[in-house]
Amino acid sequence: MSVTIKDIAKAAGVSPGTVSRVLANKAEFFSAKTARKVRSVAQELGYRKNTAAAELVTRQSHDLAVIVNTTKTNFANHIIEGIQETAFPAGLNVIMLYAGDTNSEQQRRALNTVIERSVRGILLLSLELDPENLTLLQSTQIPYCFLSISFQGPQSPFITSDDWQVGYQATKYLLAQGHRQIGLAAVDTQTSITGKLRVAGYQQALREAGVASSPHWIHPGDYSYAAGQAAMQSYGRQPEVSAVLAGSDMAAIGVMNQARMLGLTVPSDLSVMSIDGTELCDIVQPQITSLTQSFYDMGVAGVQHLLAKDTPTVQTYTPIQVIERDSVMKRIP
Amino acid sequence: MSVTIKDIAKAAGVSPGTVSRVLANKAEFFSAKTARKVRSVAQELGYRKNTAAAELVTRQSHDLAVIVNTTKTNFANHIIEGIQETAFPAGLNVIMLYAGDTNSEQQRRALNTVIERSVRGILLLSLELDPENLTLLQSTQIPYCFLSISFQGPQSPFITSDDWQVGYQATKYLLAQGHRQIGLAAVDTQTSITGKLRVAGYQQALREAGVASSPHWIHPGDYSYAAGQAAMQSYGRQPEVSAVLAGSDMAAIGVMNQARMLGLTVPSDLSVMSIDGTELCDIVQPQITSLTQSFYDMGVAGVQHLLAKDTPTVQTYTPIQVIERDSVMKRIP
DNA sequence: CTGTTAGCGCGTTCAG
DNA sequence: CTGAACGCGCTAACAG
Repeated sequence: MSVTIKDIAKAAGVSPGTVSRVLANKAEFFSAKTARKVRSVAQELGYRKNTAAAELVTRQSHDLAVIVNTTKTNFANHIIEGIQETAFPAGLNVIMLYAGDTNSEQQRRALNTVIERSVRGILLLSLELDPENLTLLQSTQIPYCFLSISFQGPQSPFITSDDWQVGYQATKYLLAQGHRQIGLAAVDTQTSITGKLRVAGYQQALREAGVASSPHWIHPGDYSYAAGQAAMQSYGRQPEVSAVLAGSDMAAIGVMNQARMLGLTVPSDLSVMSIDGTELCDIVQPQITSLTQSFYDMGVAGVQHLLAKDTPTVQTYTPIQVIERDSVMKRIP
Repeated sequence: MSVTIKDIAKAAGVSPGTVSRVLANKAEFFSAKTARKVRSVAQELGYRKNTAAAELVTRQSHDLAVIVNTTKTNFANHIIEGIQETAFPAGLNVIMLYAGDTNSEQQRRALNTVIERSVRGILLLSLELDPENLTLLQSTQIPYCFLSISFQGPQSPFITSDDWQVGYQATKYLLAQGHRQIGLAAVDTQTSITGKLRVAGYQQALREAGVASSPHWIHPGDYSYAAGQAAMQSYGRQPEVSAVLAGSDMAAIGVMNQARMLGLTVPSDLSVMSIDGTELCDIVQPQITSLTQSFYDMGVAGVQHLLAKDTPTVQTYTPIQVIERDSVMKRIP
C-alpha cells in the first residue's frame, strides 16, 4: 500500500536499517551523503511514517493527552494555550479529547482511548472522575495531573488555585470595600471540593471581620450563567446583601443581568465580583471586578509536571489576584 | 512489561487467537463460556489493549481528528459538540488538535500527527491552510472536510454557511428595518473568501435597494472584539451609518462597547447586528440581533460526510436565519 | 467454534 | 558507518 522504509531502502540502494536511522536522525550514525540520498528518495516517494509501527516497538508516543469536560465556563482555552505552548517546544503533540461532564461512559472511552495509545502523559481539565474511572487512570503507568480542580485525598497530583484562598481573598476585598452583607453565588457546594473550599474561605473572612453570616447569603450552583441568574432571583428585588461573589465570570454576568431585570443597578445598588477573570470581564458593562486565576500558568505547570522525571504526588497552587474593574462600589458605612 | 493477549491466553488456557476474537467481539465466533473465562482473566490481569499493534495490522484507526485554530471567535464549541455527538454513537473517538492561526509550522505538525496515525478522517475548523500544507493533506488517502470556511477552487470539500447569503440576508433584514446607511465591520476582506463573499452579498442587497453604498461603510478586520472596536472608532461619534453589521458576535460587542464610549446608545442611536448568533448574543446588554449560523449542524454534517462511503468533493451549506433580539431599532424614515 | 501461522512497519541489536 | 535479523502485540487467514 503506502510506502515503507523498505521501499525507500530499495530505491536508495541501502538497507532499511540505514533508512530508519537517517529518518530518526540518530545522531551521526550515518554519513551525510547517504542521509541526503535517503531523504530525497523518501520525499520523492511521498513516504509517510507509520506511527503505529514505531510506537509498537518503542512503546513511547510523543503525544500528550488533554481531557476536558464540556464545561459551562470558558477558561479552558487559557489552560490549553499554556499546555500547547509548553508542550510544543518540548517536541510533544497535544491531543485533546472531550469527556462529558456527567457521562461516565464517555469519560471511560476518552480515558481508554488515550491509555491504549500509551500517551506520554494525561492532563485532566477541571474534570471530576468517577471512582472507577479514577481507578482505571491510576492503574496505568502513565503520568497524569488534574488541572483546575482539587481533591481531599493525597493520591492524585493536581495544579489549581488555592480555592480556600480564592474565597477568602475575594471576600476580604469586598469587606475592604465596606461591604458587610456578602452573597456567594453559583459555586458548587455539593460534589466538588473546590466549592466547599471557597465557601470555607468566604466564611472565614466574614468571621474575621466579625460578620455573622447567614446561610441565606449562599446560593449554590454549577458556575453557569443560569446559576448566576437563579441565585440573583433568590436574592430578590431588595437583596439582603450589598455585594455578591459569583463562582465564575459567566455566573457573574447572570447575576448582573438578573439584577438589572429586577431593577437594580450594578454597582450602585449591588456590587458584583466574579471568580476567574477571563476576557468576559472586560467585554460586559460594567466591567467585572474579579478574583483572577492564572489559567495559563496551570497549563504550563501541568506539562512541566508531566515532563519531570520523578512525578511525586504534588499539589501545586498557581497565583490569584484581585483585578479591580467597575462592578464593585466602595460602600461608606 | 504490560500484559498481552498471550499472557491472558496462557492464563485462560486458550490460544491468543481466541482471546483476540473474544476481546474484539467478533460476532459469535466463540462460545459464551470461553468468552466469560477470557474476559474475567483479562479483567483480573489488568489487560490493556495495545492500539498501536492493532492499528499496525488493521491499518484502520477508530479516531476522527479535528484540527482547530486558536480562533478569536467562539463558535468552535458548537461545531465540536455536533461532531462529538455524531461520532460517538458511530464508535469513533474524536481527538482534537490545535493549529495556530498563522503558524505554518504548527499546522504542519498537527497535520502530520494525525496523518501518521492514519486517522479515519480529518475535520478542519475554520482553518486556512498554507498551500504546502493543503498539498500535504491532499496527498494522503484520508478523507477530510473543511468546516465553517469556504474556498474558490472545487478541490476541497467543505461545509459552511453560504457566506454570500449571510451578507445578503443580514443586510436585507437591516434594510427591511428601514436602514439605508449600513456599515459592515470586522470581516476579513483580505485573505478569506468568506469575508469577500459576505461583502458581495452585502453590496448586492444594498444595490437591490437602490442604495449607493460607500466604501467608507466597510471596515475590515479579523472578526475579533478589537476589530469591532476599531471599526466603531472609525465610524466615529456621528456615524454616517445608522446600522452596523459585525462579522462575529465578539466583533459586535466590540462595536457596541465602543459606541457606548463615544456616547452613542444602542439601538436608539445606532443599530448593531452580529453574524454567528452564539450565546454571547443573549448575555450582553442589549441582546444582539444576529444572523445565526447552524454550527452544531456543521459538525454533524462533517462527520456524516467523512463516514459516507464515497466522498465526492461536496460543498454543503447549512441553514442561516435572522434571530431578532434588542440591538436593532426599526427606523421610520 | 478454536489453535496455528504469518506478517503489519518499524527500531534496534549485533556483526561486519 | 552500514546490513541482516529479530520481535514489539495484535489480527487475519487458514486448517482443524
